[in-house]
Amino acid sequence: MEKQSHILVVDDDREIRDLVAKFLKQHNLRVTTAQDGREMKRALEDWSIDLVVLDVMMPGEDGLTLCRNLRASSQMPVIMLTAMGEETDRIIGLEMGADDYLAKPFNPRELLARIKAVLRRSGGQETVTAEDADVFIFNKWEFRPERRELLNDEGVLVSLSRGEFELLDTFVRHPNRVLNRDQLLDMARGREAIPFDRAIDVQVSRLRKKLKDDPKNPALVKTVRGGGYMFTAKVEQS
Amino acid sequence: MEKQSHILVVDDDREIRDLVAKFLKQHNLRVTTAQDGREMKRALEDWSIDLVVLDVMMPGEDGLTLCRNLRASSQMPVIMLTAMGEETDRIIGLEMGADDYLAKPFNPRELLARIKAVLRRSGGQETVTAEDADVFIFNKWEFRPERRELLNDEGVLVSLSRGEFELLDTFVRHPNRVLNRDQLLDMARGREAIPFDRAIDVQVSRLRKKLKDDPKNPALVKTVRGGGYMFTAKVEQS
DNA sequence: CCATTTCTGTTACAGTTTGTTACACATTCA
DNA sequence: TGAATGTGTAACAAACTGTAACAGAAATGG
Repeated sequence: MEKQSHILVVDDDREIRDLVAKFLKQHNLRVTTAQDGREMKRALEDWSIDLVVLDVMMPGEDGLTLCRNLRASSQMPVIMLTAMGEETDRIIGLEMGADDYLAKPFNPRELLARIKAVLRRSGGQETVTAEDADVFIFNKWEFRPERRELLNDEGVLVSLSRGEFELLDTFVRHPNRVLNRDQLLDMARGREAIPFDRAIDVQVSRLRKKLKDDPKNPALVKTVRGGGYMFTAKVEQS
Repeated sequence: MEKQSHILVVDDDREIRDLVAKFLKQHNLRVTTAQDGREMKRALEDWSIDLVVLDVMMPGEDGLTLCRNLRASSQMPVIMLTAMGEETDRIIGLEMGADDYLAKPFNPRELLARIKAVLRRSGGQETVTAEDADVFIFNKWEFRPERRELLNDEGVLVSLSRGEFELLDTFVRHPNRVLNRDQLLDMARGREAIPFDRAIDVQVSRLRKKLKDDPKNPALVKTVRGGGYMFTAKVEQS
Protein backbone atom coordinates (compact mmCIF):
# COMPACT_ATOMS: atom_id res chain seq x y z
CA MET A 1 0.00 0.00 0.00
CA GLU A 2 1.26 3.41 -0.91
CA LYS A 3 1.76 6.01 1.72
CA GLN A 4 -1.27 8.25 2.13
CA SER A 5 -0.74 11.92 1.44
CA HIS A 6 -2.24 14.31 3.93
CA ILE A 7 -4.22 17.17 2.38
CA LEU A 8 -5.32 20.28 4.23
CA VAL A 9 -8.49 21.87 2.81
CA VAL A 10 -8.98 25.52 3.81
CA ASP A 11 -12.34 27.08 2.97
CA ASP A 12 -14.80 29.10 5.00
CA ASP A 13 -17.81 27.37 3.46
CA ARG A 14 -18.48 24.25 5.48
CA GLU A 15 -20.47 22.60 2.74
CA ILE A 16 -17.62 22.82 0.28
CA ARG A 17 -15.12 21.74 2.92
CA ASP A 18 -17.04 18.63 3.82
CA LEU A 19 -17.86 17.76 0.25
CA VAL A 20 -14.27 18.06 -0.89
CA ALA A 21 -12.98 16.23 2.18
CA LYS A 22 -15.38 13.35 1.65
CA PHE A 23 -14.49 13.03 -1.99
CA LEU A 24 -10.76 13.10 -1.40
CA LYS A 25 -11.01 10.58 1.43
CA GLN A 26 -12.83 8.23 -0.87
CA HIS A 27 -9.80 8.38 -3.11
CA ASN A 28 -7.26 7.29 -0.57
CA LEU A 29 -6.11 10.66 0.65
CA ARG A 30 -5.93 11.72 4.22
CA VAL A 31 -7.80 14.99 4.76
CA THR A 32 -7.90 17.63 7.46
CA THR A 33 -10.02 20.77 7.11
CA ALA A 34 -9.71 24.32 8.36
CA GLN A 35 -12.13 27.18 8.01
CA ASP A 36 -9.74 30.09 8.25
CA GLY A 37 -6.14 31.13 8.52
CA ARG A 38 -5.96 30.52 12.23
CA GLU A 39 -7.12 26.95 11.90
CA MET A 40 -4.85 26.45 8.95
CA LYS A 41 -1.79 27.44 10.94
CA ARG A 42 -2.85 25.21 13.76
CA ALA A 43 -3.34 22.24 11.45
CA LEU A 44 0.08 22.83 9.94
CA GLU A 45 1.58 22.60 13.40
CA ASP A 46 -0.44 19.60 14.44
CA TRP A 47 0.02 17.47 11.37
CA SER A 48 2.49 16.62 8.72
CA ILE A 49 0.64 18.18 5.80
CA ASP A 50 1.71 17.32 2.26
CA LEU A 51 -0.41 19.81 0.32
CA VAL A 52 -2.81 22.67 1.01
CA VAL A 53 -5.97 23.37 -0.96
CA LEU A 54 -6.72 27.01 -0.29
CA ASP A 55 -9.74 29.13 -1.11
CA VAL A 56 -8.90 32.64 -2.29
CA MET A 57 -11.98 34.41 -0.95
CA MET A 58 -12.27 34.13 2.77
CA PRO A 59 -13.30 36.49 5.53
CA GLY A 60 -10.41 37.59 7.71
CA GLU A 61 -7.02 36.88 6.25
CA ASP A 62 -7.66 36.03 2.64
CA GLY A 63 -6.21 33.16 0.71
CA LEU A 64 -3.73 35.21 -1.25
CA THR A 65 -2.11 36.53 1.88
CA LEU A 66 -2.08 33.12 3.50
CA CYS A 67 -0.53 31.62 0.42
CA ARG A 68 2.20 34.22 0.28
CA ASN A 69 3.01 33.67 3.93
CA LEU A 70 3.09 29.96 3.44
CA ARG A 71 5.42 30.14 0.50
CA ALA A 72 7.62 32.68 2.20
CA SER A 73 8.58 30.26 4.92
CA SER A 74 8.26 26.86 3.31
CA GLN A 75 7.90 25.01 0.06
CA MET A 76 4.52 23.64 0.94
CA PRO A 77 2.64 22.81 -2.26
CA VAL A 78 -0.55 24.87 -2.62
CA ILE A 79 -3.53 24.63 -4.93
CA MET A 80 -5.75 27.71 -4.94
CA LEU A 81 -9.47 27.74 -5.45
CA THR A 82 -10.63 30.90 -7.16
CA ALA A 83 -13.94 32.45 -8.04
CA MET A 84 -14.36 32.50 -11.78
CA GLY A 85 -13.14 35.71 -13.30
CA GLU A 86 -11.20 37.02 -16.22
CA GLU A 87 -8.29 38.37 -14.25
CA THR A 88 -7.95 35.19 -12.29
CA ASP A 89 -5.20 33.62 -14.30
CA ARG A 90 -2.96 36.59 -14.13
CA ILE A 91 -3.52 37.29 -10.46
CA ILE A 92 -2.86 33.72 -9.50
CA GLY A 93 0.04 33.16 -11.76
CA LEU A 94 1.88 36.30 -10.88
CA GLU A 95 1.02 37.42 -7.43
CA MET A 96 1.70 34.31 -5.47
CA GLY A 97 3.43 31.08 -6.08
CA ALA A 98 0.59 28.60 -6.00
CA ASP A 99 1.46 25.34 -7.71
CA ASP A 100 -1.86 25.21 -9.46
CA TYR A 101 -5.29 26.74 -9.28
CA LEU A 102 -8.85 25.84 -10.06
CA ALA A 103 -11.86 28.03 -10.75
CA LYS A 104 -15.05 27.48 -8.80
CA PRO A 105 -17.33 25.75 -9.39
CA PHE A 106 -15.04 22.85 -10.12
CA ASN A 107 -15.35 19.18 -10.71
CA PRO A 108 -13.95 17.22 -7.76
CA ARG A 109 -12.28 14.82 -10.16
CA GLU A 110 -10.42 17.73 -11.65
CA LEU A 111 -9.22 18.79 -8.21
CA LEU A 112 -8.09 15.25 -7.48
CA ALA A 113 -6.17 15.12 -10.74
CA ARG A 114 -4.41 18.40 -9.97
CA ILE A 115 -3.57 17.26 -6.45
CA LYS A 116 -2.03 14.08 -7.75
CA ALA A 117 -0.07 15.99 -10.37
CA VAL A 118 1.30 18.49 -7.87
CA LEU A 119 2.16 15.76 -5.38
CA ARG A 120 3.93 13.78 -8.04
CA ARG A 121 5.98 16.80 -9.00
CA SER A 122 6.88 18.19 -5.64
CA GLY A 123 6.58 14.94 -3.80
CA GLY A 124 9.79 13.27 -4.85
CA GLN A 125 11.90 12.72 -1.80
CA GLU A 126 12.64 15.01 1.04
CA THR A 127 16.22 16.11 0.84
CA VAL A 128 18.21 16.70 3.96
CA THR A 129 20.10 19.77 2.96
CA ALA A 130 22.50 21.98 4.79
CA GLU A 131 19.75 24.18 6.13
CA ASP A 132 18.25 21.23 7.96
CA ALA A 133 21.63 20.49 9.44
CA ASP A 134 20.66 21.14 13.03
CA VAL A 135 22.09 19.71 16.15
CA PHE A 136 19.74 19.16 19.06
CA ILE A 137 21.07 18.83 22.58
CA PHE A 138 18.95 17.66 25.50
CA ASN A 139 19.96 16.15 28.83
CA LYS A 140 23.50 15.42 27.68
CA TRP A 141 22.26 13.71 24.56
CA GLU A 142 23.27 15.02 21.20
CA PHE A 143 21.00 14.35 18.26
CA ARG A 144 22.07 15.07 14.68
CA PRO A 145 19.20 14.49 12.29
CA GLU A 146 21.28 15.31 9.24
CA ARG A 147 23.54 12.42 10.05
CA ARG A 148 20.88 10.26 11.61
CA GLU A 149 23.06 10.00 14.69
CA LEU A 150 22.49 10.04 18.42
CA LEU A 151 25.44 10.52 20.75
CA ASN A 152 25.35 9.87 24.48
CA ASP A 153 27.10 11.89 27.18
CA GLU A 154 30.39 10.19 26.40
CA GLY A 155 30.12 11.04 22.74
CA VAL A 156 29.47 7.41 21.87
CA LEU A 157 27.18 6.75 18.99
CA VAL A 158 23.90 5.03 19.86
CA SER A 159 22.38 3.40 16.82
CA LEU A 160 18.74 4.13 16.14
CA SER A 161 16.44 2.26 13.85
CA ARG A 162 14.48 4.27 11.34
CA GLY A 163 11.38 4.19 13.49
CA GLU A 164 13.23 5.31 16.59
CA PHE A 165 14.97 8.00 14.60
CA GLU A 166 11.78 9.42 13.11
CA LEU A 167 10.06 9.38 16.48
CA LEU A 168 12.89 11.16 18.26
CA ASP A 169 13.11 13.62 15.40
CA THR A 170 9.43 14.44 15.86
CA PHE A 171 9.86 14.80 19.61
CA VAL A 172 12.82 17.16 19.54
CA ARG A 173 11.05 19.35 16.99
CA HIS A 174 7.90 19.54 19.11
CA PRO A 175 9.11 19.56 22.70
CA ASN A 176 6.95 20.27 25.74
CA ARG A 177 3.79 19.62 23.84
CA VAL A 178 1.39 16.76 24.19
CA LEU A 179 1.25 14.79 20.97
CA ASN A 180 -1.41 12.16 20.59
CA ARG A 181 -0.84 8.86 18.86
CA ASP A 182 -2.46 9.99 15.67
CA GLN A 183 -0.24 13.06 15.45
CA LEU A 184 2.88 11.09 16.24
CA LEU A 185 2.11 8.51 13.59
CA ASP A 186 1.36 11.23 11.10
CA MET A 187 4.49 13.24 11.82
CA ALA A 188 6.88 10.34 12.24
CA ARG A 189 5.50 7.94 9.69
CA GLY A 190 3.08 9.83 7.51
CA ARG A 191 0.26 7.47 8.20
CA GLU A 192 -3.01 7.46 10.04
CA ALA A 193 -3.70 5.58 13.23
CA ILE A 194 -6.14 2.71 13.02
CA PRO A 195 -8.34 1.90 16.01
CA PHE A 196 -6.43 0.10 18.77
CA ASP A 197 -3.18 1.08 17.10
CA ARG A 198 -0.38 0.41 19.56
CA ALA A 199 2.50 0.89 17.16
CA ILE A 200 3.45 4.19 18.75
CA ASP A 201 3.41 2.79 22.28
CA VAL A 202 5.78 0.06 21.26
CA GLN A 203 8.02 2.47 19.43
CA VAL A 204 8.06 4.80 22.43
CA SER A 205 8.99 1.88 24.60
CA ARG A 206 11.86 1.01 22.32
CA LEU A 207 13.04 4.61 22.12
CA ARG A 208 12.91 4.98 25.90
CA LYS A 209 15.09 1.94 26.25
CA LYS A 210 17.73 3.46 23.99
CA LEU A 211 17.50 6.80 25.78
CA LYS A 212 17.71 5.02 29.13
CA ASP A 213 14.48 6.70 30.16
CA ASP A 214 12.62 4.85 32.90
CA PRO A 215 8.92 4.70 31.98
CA LYS A 216 7.93 4.75 35.64
CA ASN A 217 9.83 7.94 36.15
CA PRO A 218 10.60 9.38 32.75
CA ALA A 219 12.85 12.38 32.37
CA LEU A 220 12.37 12.73 28.64
CA VAL A 221 9.31 11.02 27.22
CA LYS A 222 6.37 11.47 29.56
CA THR A 223 3.16 9.57 29.16
CA VAL A 224 0.00 11.64 29.21
CA ARG A 225 -2.72 9.21 30.07
CA GLY A 226 -5.50 9.43 27.53
CA GLY A 227 -3.61 12.10 25.66
CA GLY A 228 -0.45 10.73 24.17
CA TYR A 229 3.16 11.51 24.91
CA MET A 230 5.15 14.61 25.64
CA PHE A 231 8.85 15.19 25.21
CA THR A 232 9.83 17.16 28.29
CA ALA A 233 13.36 18.40 27.96
CA LYS A 234 15.05 21.67 27.37
CA VAL A 235 16.11 21.21 23.79
CA GLU A 236 18.96 23.37 22.63
CA GLN A 237 19.26 23.83 18.94
CA SER A 238 22.46 24.98 17.34
CA MET B 1 20.91 -3.94 -24.32
CA GLU B 2 22.05 -0.42 -24.90
CA LYS B 3 22.13 1.95 -22.01
CA GLN B 4 18.96 4.00 -21.87
CA SER B 5 19.44 7.73 -22.14
CA HIS B 6 17.51 9.74 -19.62
CA ILE B 7 15.62 12.69 -21.12
CA LEU B 8 14.13 15.53 -19.10
CA VAL B 9 11.11 17.16 -20.75
CA VAL B 10 10.33 20.64 -19.44
CA ASP B 11 7.05 22.19 -20.55
CA ASP B 12 4.26 23.87 -18.65
CA ASP B 13 1.57 22.23 -20.75
CA ARG B 14 0.70 18.94 -19.16
CA GLU B 15 -0.77 17.49 -22.33
CA ILE B 16 2.36 18.08 -24.35
CA ARG B 17 4.55 16.80 -21.54
CA ASP B 18 2.67 13.56 -21.24
CA LEU B 19 2.40 13.05 -24.97
CA VAL B 20 6.09 13.59 -25.56
CA ALA B 21 7.04 11.47 -22.58
CA LYS B 22 4.90 8.60 -23.75
CA PHE B 23 6.27 8.73 -27.23
CA LEU B 24 9.89 8.85 -26.13
CA LYS B 25 9.40 6.01 -23.67
CA GLN B 26 8.03 3.87 -26.46
CA HIS B 27 11.31 4.40 -28.22
CA ASN B 28 13.53 3.11 -25.49
CA LEU B 29 14.33 6.34 -23.73
CA ARG B 30 13.95 6.97 -20.07
CA VAL B 31 11.88 10.10 -19.45
CA THR B 32 11.28 12.44 -16.54
CA THR B 33 9.07 15.52 -16.85
CA ALA B 34 9.01 18.93 -15.20
CA GLN B 35 6.57 21.75 -15.59
CA ASP B 36 8.78 24.68 -14.66
CA GLY B 37 12.25 25.78 -13.75
CA ARG B 38 11.95 24.76 -10.14
CA GLU B 39 11.01 21.23 -11.06
CA MET B 40 13.68 21.13 -13.70
CA LYS B 41 16.39 21.96 -11.19
CA ARG B 42 15.04 19.38 -8.84
CA ALA B 43 15.01 16.69 -11.50
CA LEU B 44 18.57 17.55 -12.47
CA GLU B 45 19.59 16.97 -8.87
CA ASP B 46 17.60 13.82 -8.46
CA TRP B 47 18.53 12.03 -11.65
CA SER B 48 21.36 11.58 -14.02
CA ILE B 49 19.90 13.44 -16.97
CA ASP B 50 21.49 13.07 -20.40
CA LEU B 51 19.52 15.68 -22.33
CA VAL B 52 16.92 18.36 -21.66
CA VAL B 53 14.00 19.16 -23.96
CA LEU B 54 12.98 22.67 -22.98
CA ASP B 55 9.98 24.77 -23.95
CA VAL B 56 10.79 28.41 -24.59
CA MET B 57 7.49 29.90 -23.50
CA MET B 58 6.74 29.21 -19.88
CA PRO B 59 5.24 31.24 -17.05
CA GLY B 60 7.74 32.15 -14.37
CA GLU B 61 11.31 31.72 -15.42
CA ASP B 62 11.17 31.26 -19.16
CA GLY B 63 12.98 28.69 -21.19
CA LEU B 64 15.62 31.04 -22.56
CA THR B 65 16.72 32.05 -19.11
CA LEU B 66 16.74 28.49 -17.90
CA CYS B 67 18.75 27.40 -20.88
CA ARG B 68 21.32 30.10 -20.37
CA ASN B 69 21.67 29.16 -16.72
CA LEU B 70 22.01 25.55 -17.61
CA ARG B 71 24.71 26.18 -20.16
CA ALA B 72 26.51 28.55 -17.88
CA SER B 73 27.22 25.83 -15.36
CA SER B 74 27.31 22.67 -17.42
CA GLN B 75 27.47 21.18 -20.84
CA MET B 76 24.08 19.59 -20.60
CA PRO B 77 22.69 19.06 -24.11
CA VAL B 78 19.50 21.04 -24.66
CA ILE B 79 16.86 20.96 -27.37
CA MET B 80 14.51 23.93 -27.32
CA LEU B 81 10.87 23.87 -28.30
CA THR B 82 9.73 27.17 -29.76
CA ALA B 83 6.47 28.62 -30.90
CA MET B 84 6.52 29.12 -34.66
CA GLY B 85 7.75 32.56 -35.64
CA GLU B 86 9.98 34.25 -38.12
CA GLU B 87 12.53 35.54 -35.68
CA THR B 88 12.74 32.27 -33.92
CA ASP B 89 15.76 30.94 -35.75
CA ARG B 90 17.89 33.90 -35.06
CA ILE B 91 16.92 34.24 -31.43
CA ILE B 92 17.60 30.63 -30.75
CA GLY B 93 20.78 30.45 -32.67
CA LEU B 94 22.31 33.53 -31.22
CA GLU B 95 21.01 34.15 -27.79
CA MET B 96 21.59 30.88 -26.12
CA GLY B 97 23.56 27.80 -26.79
CA ALA B 98 20.90 25.21 -27.38
CA ASP B 99 22.14 22.22 -29.33
CA ASP B 100 19.07 22.17 -31.50
CA TYR B 101 15.56 23.52 -31.64
CA LEU B 102 12.20 22.56 -32.98
CA ALA B 103 9.15 24.69 -33.79
CA LYS B 104 5.78 23.80 -32.35
CA PRO B 105 3.73 22.06 -33.44
CA PHE B 106 6.25 19.38 -34.20
CA ASN B 107 6.21 15.80 -35.23
CA PRO B 108 7.31 13.56 -32.36
CA ARG B 109 9.40 11.51 -34.77
CA GLU B 110 11.26 14.64 -35.68
CA LEU B 111 11.97 15.33 -32.02
CA LEU B 112 13.19 11.78 -31.53
CA ALA B 113 15.53 12.12 -34.49
CA ARG B 114 16.99 15.35 -33.12
CA ILE B 115 17.42 13.84 -29.69
CA LYS B 116 19.32 10.91 -31.11
CA ALA B 117 21.46 13.20 -33.19
CA VAL B 118 22.35 15.46 -30.27
CA LEU B 119 23.04 12.49 -28.02
CA ARG B 120 25.29 10.98 -30.62
CA ARG B 121 27.23 14.20 -30.94
CA SER B 122 27.56 15.13 -27.32
CA GLY B 123 27.64 11.61 -26.04
CA GLY B 124 30.92 10.77 -27.70
CA GLN B 125 33.37 12.24 -25.28
CA GLU B 126 32.25 11.22 -21.81
CA THR B 127 33.40 14.73 -20.94
CA VAL B 128 35.91 14.65 -18.17
CA THR B 129 35.82 18.38 -17.71
CA ALA B 130 37.46 20.58 -15.18
CA GLU B 131 34.48 20.39 -12.89
CA ASP B 132 34.78 16.65 -12.76
CA ALA B 133 38.45 16.86 -11.98
CA ASP B 134 37.90 17.23 -8.29
CA VAL B 135 39.37 15.82 -5.17
CA PHE B 136 36.94 14.86 -2.46
CA ILE B 137 38.03 14.40 1.12
CA PHE B 138 35.84 12.80 3.76
CA ASN B 139 36.73 11.13 7.05
CA LYS B 140 40.41 10.85 6.18
CA TRP B 141 39.63 9.29 2.84
CA GLU B 142 40.73 10.96 -0.34
CA PHE B 143 38.77 10.29 -3.48
CA ARG B 144 39.99 11.42 -6.90
CA PRO B 145 37.35 10.74 -9.51
CA GLU B 146 39.51 11.97 -12.36
CA ARG B 147 42.06 9.32 -11.58
CA ARG B 148 39.56 6.80 -10.29
CA GLU B 149 41.57 6.59 -7.12
CA LEU B 150 40.69 6.16 -3.49
CA LEU B 151 43.39 6.77 -0.90
CA ASN B 152 43.11 5.82 2.76
CA ASP B 153 44.46 7.80 5.70
CA GLU B 154 47.95 6.49 5.07
CA GLY B 155 47.85 7.56 1.47
CA VAL B 156 47.65 3.99 0.30
CA LEU B 157 45.62 3.33 -2.78
CA VAL B 158 42.52 1.20 -2.36
CA SER B 159 41.40 -0.28 -5.63
CA LEU B 160 37.77 0.11 -6.57
CA SER B 161 35.87 -1.73 -9.24
CA ARG B 162 33.88 0.28 -11.74
CA GLY B 163 30.64 -0.30 -9.85
CA GLU B 164 32.13 0.67 -6.51
CA PHE B 165 33.70 3.71 -8.08
CA GLU B 166 30.48 4.92 -9.69
CA LEU B 167 28.56 4.38 -6.49
CA LEU B 168 31.06 6.26 -4.34
CA ASP B 169 31.20 8.99 -6.96
CA THR B 170 27.43 9.35 -6.72
CA PHE B 171 27.55 9.42 -2.95
CA VAL B 172 30.23 12.09 -2.61
CA ARG B 173 28.39 14.31 -5.09
CA HIS B 174 25.11 13.94 -3.24
CA PRO B 175 26.02 13.78 0.43
CA ASN B 176 23.57 14.07 3.32
CA ARG B 177 20.65 13.15 1.21
CA VAL B 178 18.57 10.03 1.13
CA LEU B 179 18.92 8.38 -2.26
CA ASN B 180 16.59 5.56 -3.11
CA ARG B 181 17.60 2.51 -5.07
CA ASP B 182 16.14 3.82 -8.28
CA GLN B 183 18.07 7.07 -8.05
CA LEU B 184 21.29 5.31 -7.17
CA LEU B 185 20.98 2.93 -10.08
CA ASP B 186 20.18 5.83 -12.36
CA MET B 187 23.05 8.01 -11.21
CA ALA B 188 25.66 5.30 -10.84
CA ARG B 189 24.69 3.01 -13.68
CA GLY B 190 22.27 4.85 -15.89
CA ARG B 191 19.64 2.21 -15.65
CA GLU B 192 16.26 1.78 -14.06
CA ALA B 193 15.53 -0.46 -11.11
CA ILE B 194 13.42 -3.51 -11.71
CA PRO B 195 11.16 -4.82 -8.95
CA PHE B 196 13.05 -6.71 -6.24
CA ASP B 197 16.31 -5.31 -7.56
CA ARG B 198 18.99 -5.96 -4.97
CA ALA B 199 21.95 -4.96 -7.08
CA ILE B 200 22.43 -1.73 -5.16
CA ASP B 201 22.33 -3.44 -1.79
CA VAL B 202 25.07 -5.78 -2.84
CA GLN B 203 27.13 -2.97 -4.29
CA VAL B 204 26.68 -0.92 -1.12
CA SER B 205 27.79 -3.88 0.89
CA ARG B 206 30.91 -4.21 -1.22
CA LEU B 207 31.67 -0.51 -1.04
CA ARG B 208 31.23 -0.48 2.73
CA LYS B 209 33.73 -3.28 3.03
CA LYS B 210 36.32 -1.28 1.10
CA LEU B 211 35.58 1.84 3.13
CA LYS B 212 35.74 -0.17 6.33
CA ASP B 213 32.29 1.06 7.24
CA ASP B 214 30.53 -1.20 9.71
CA PRO B 215 26.93 -1.71 8.51
CA LYS B 216 25.69 -2.10 12.06
CA ASN B 217 27.10 1.25 12.96
CA PRO B 218 27.96 3.05 9.76
CA ALA B 219 29.80 6.34 9.79
CA LEU B 220 29.57 6.92 6.07
CA VAL B 221 26.86 5.00 4.26
CA LYS B 222 23.71 4.89 6.36
CA THR B 223 20.75 2.68 5.57
CA VAL B 224 17.35 4.32 5.57
CA ARG B 225 14.95 1.45 5.89
CA GLY B 226 12.29 1.66 3.24
CA GLY B 227 14.00 4.69 1.77
CA GLY B 228 17.41 3.89 0.40
CA TYR B 229 20.87 4.97 1.49
CA MET B 230 22.44 8.18 2.63
CA PHE B 231 26.08 9.24 2.57
CA THR B 232 26.63 11.16 5.78
CA ALA B 233 30.01 12.79 5.87
CA LYS B 234 31.42 16.25 5.63
CA VAL B 235 32.74 16.15 2.11
CA GLU B 236 35.43 18.67 1.30
CA GLN B 237 35.92 19.44 -2.31
CA SER B 238 39.10 20.97 -3.64
C1' DC C 1 41.17 -15.70 -30.67
C1' DC C 2 40.98 -18.08 -26.40
C1' DA C 3 42.18 -18.66 -21.47
C1' DT C 4 42.19 -16.41 -17.21
C1' DT C 5 40.90 -13.17 -14.05
C1' DT C 6 37.80 -9.81 -12.33
C1' DC C 7 33.44 -7.98 -11.81
C1' DT C 8 28.42 -7.91 -11.44
C1' DG C 9 23.63 -9.34 -10.79
C1' DT C 10 20.83 -13.00 -8.84
C1' DT C 11 19.58 -15.97 -5.41
C1' DA C 12 19.23 -17.69 -0.94
C1' DC C 13 19.34 -17.36 3.71
C1' DA C 14 20.40 -15.14 8.11
C1' DG C 15 19.79 -11.10 10.84
C1' DT C 16 17.01 -6.63 11.78
C1' DT C 17 13.24 -3.95 12.21
C1' DT C 18 8.44 -3.12 12.76
C1' DG C 19 3.44 -3.69 13.53
C1' DT C 20 0.23 -6.73 15.95
C1' DT C 21 -1.29 -9.33 19.62
C1' DA C 22 -1.56 -10.73 24.23
C1' DC C 23 -1.16 -10.20 28.84
C1' DA C 24 0.51 -7.95 33.11
C1' DC C 25 0.16 -3.94 35.50
C1' DA C 26 -1.58 0.85 36.50
C1' DT C 27 -5.13 4.16 36.92
C1' DT C 28 -9.77 5.78 37.23
C1' DC C 29 -14.33 5.74 38.70
C1' DA C 30 -18.54 3.98 40.51
C1' DT D 1 -13.17 -2.99 46.21
C1' DG D 2 -14.16 -4.41 41.57
C1' DA D 3 -14.81 -3.32 36.83
C1' DA D 4 -13.43 -0.69 33.02
C1' DT D 5 -10.04 1.52 30.60
C1' DG D 6 -5.28 2.80 29.43
C1' DT D 7 -0.23 1.76 29.17
C1' DG D 8 4.34 -1.16 29.07
C1' DT D 9 6.47 -4.61 26.82
C1' DA D 10 7.52 -9.53 25.54
C1' DA D 11 6.70 -12.46 21.78
C1' DC D 12 5.49 -13.42 17.18
C1' DA D 13 5.00 -12.72 12.11
C1' DA D 14 5.84 -10.08 8.13
C1' DA D 15 8.75 -7.12 5.67
C1' DC D 16 13.29 -5.32 4.80
C1' DT D 17 18.37 -5.47 4.65
C1' DG D 18 23.30 -7.67 4.68
C1' DT D 19 26.04 -10.61 2.44
C1' DA D 20 28.02 -15.25 0.96
C1' DA D 21 27.91 -18.01 -2.95
C1' DC D 22 27.28 -18.88 -7.60
C1' DA D 23 27.05 -18.12 -12.54
C1' DG D 24 27.18 -15.28 -16.43
C1' DA D 25 29.43 -11.02 -18.34
C1' DA D 26 33.17 -8.15 -19.03
C1' DA D 27 37.88 -7.04 -18.87
C1' DT D 28 42.64 -8.58 -19.28
C1' DG D 29 46.59 -10.82 -21.13
C1' DG D 30 48.64 -13.48 -23.87
